Amino acid sequence: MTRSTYHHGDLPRALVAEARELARSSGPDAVMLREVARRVGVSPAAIYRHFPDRHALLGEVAEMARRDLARRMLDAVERVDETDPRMRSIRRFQAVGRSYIDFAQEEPNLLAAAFLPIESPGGDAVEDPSPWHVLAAALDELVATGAMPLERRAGAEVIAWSTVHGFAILRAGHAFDVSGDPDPDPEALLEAIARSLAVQTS
Amino acid sequence: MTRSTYHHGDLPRALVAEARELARSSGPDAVMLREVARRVGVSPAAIYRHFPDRHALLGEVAEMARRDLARRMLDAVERVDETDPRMRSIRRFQAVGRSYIDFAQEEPNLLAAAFLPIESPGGDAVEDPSPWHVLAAALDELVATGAMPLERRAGAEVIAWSTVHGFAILRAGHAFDVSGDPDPDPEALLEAIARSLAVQTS
DNA sequence: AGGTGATGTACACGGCGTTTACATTGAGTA
DNA sequence: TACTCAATGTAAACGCCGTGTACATCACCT
Repeated sequence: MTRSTYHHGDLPRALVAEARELARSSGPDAVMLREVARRVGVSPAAIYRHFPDRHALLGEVAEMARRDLARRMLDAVERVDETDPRMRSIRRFQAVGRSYIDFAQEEPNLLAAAFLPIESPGGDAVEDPSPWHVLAAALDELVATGAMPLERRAGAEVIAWSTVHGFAILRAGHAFDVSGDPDPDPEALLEAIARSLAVQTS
Repeated sequence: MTRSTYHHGDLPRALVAEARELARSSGPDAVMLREVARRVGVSPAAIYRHFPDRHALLGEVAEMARRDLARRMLDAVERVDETDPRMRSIRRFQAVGRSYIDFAQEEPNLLAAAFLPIESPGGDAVEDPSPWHVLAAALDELVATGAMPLERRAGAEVIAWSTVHGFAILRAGHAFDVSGDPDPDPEALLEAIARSLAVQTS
């Protein structure tokens, strides 16, 4: 893409968008500054007017990926159609896990980018819709409706997130190929989480 | 390290060892052929007499890391001192999970290397002591002693591995920093796995 | 002793991230 | 309206990297 004006207009956003697309299609390692600059139609050095280095650009991609994931989880939660409060809280909790796994299945590279061991540019500032908080809200709702005992609430995020994330990552990396069943059932995993949190699904 | 003879003697092993050390101390991305060659005291091109490309060398490192992990798990299992068969199977199962988490804590870069999305050089050949099989054996033993119901056996590897691996990866990536508790308790996670598999720990 | 395949080297090529000096421009001010 | 100047983009260079190629060295077998 070429352009007529000397100045781009909104280069930072365009750079992050293009970097995200590269990460999405070919993995985080494929985010090369020269390639990003080429696609945006700008010289490589221009990037340094807006980001200190490649690391920082990747950090923005990671934050955007986390937002994408959180948004998808929120969408799934809100799409749950169930009137009975207790059953509703259970369905919504399951939707959280399912959407996470679905996201990982459809966009494995974005999930990898989202959890790169990279510091966010904003420092300790937690982004608006964070996957962690979506999960926490679903857990709170489970307790509120009595679907999950209060004694299980402490540390429940760690248990649920670990299980779902591990499954998503391992499946994306084809780690389950060593087993007889190369593509295990996500629903069985969600039920296992419910058991470990003593959620009364019946 | 320099050497006196023109030929190295056992270059492939030395290259993999040095690559492993680089991965261990600075992460898989730090495995650079020129740096490996430099440390071994050989020209960069010499590597290509033994490995087709960087990918292949990293694959060897990954396989070695998986062997390290499996060996550590086996060691932990065999160190369990318990005579009662049922209790013994439970302790051994817990030792599997604990050793995995400990390994990830002490050598996060090696764990990352172990599960790089890279094809093993041997193709489909499963390496001798594989983490998966150590886990499977522990699960079989749980069923054999009656500590775990047979109905839970199917897919149990996926559940246990996902949970432990997710926890290990997320903790290594400081993903739990967003929570109040920055370093959650591994034991609580192991208990959660036992509940999800209906293991009677009492 | 001599030849030959295996192993290691020197050098080159293109691509990468990054720096530096310079060019262009839009916005505020005299 | 003309001038300034900070912000934004460019060109060129540096030192890395992975990798290919032609050549050097050597261990081993007859």
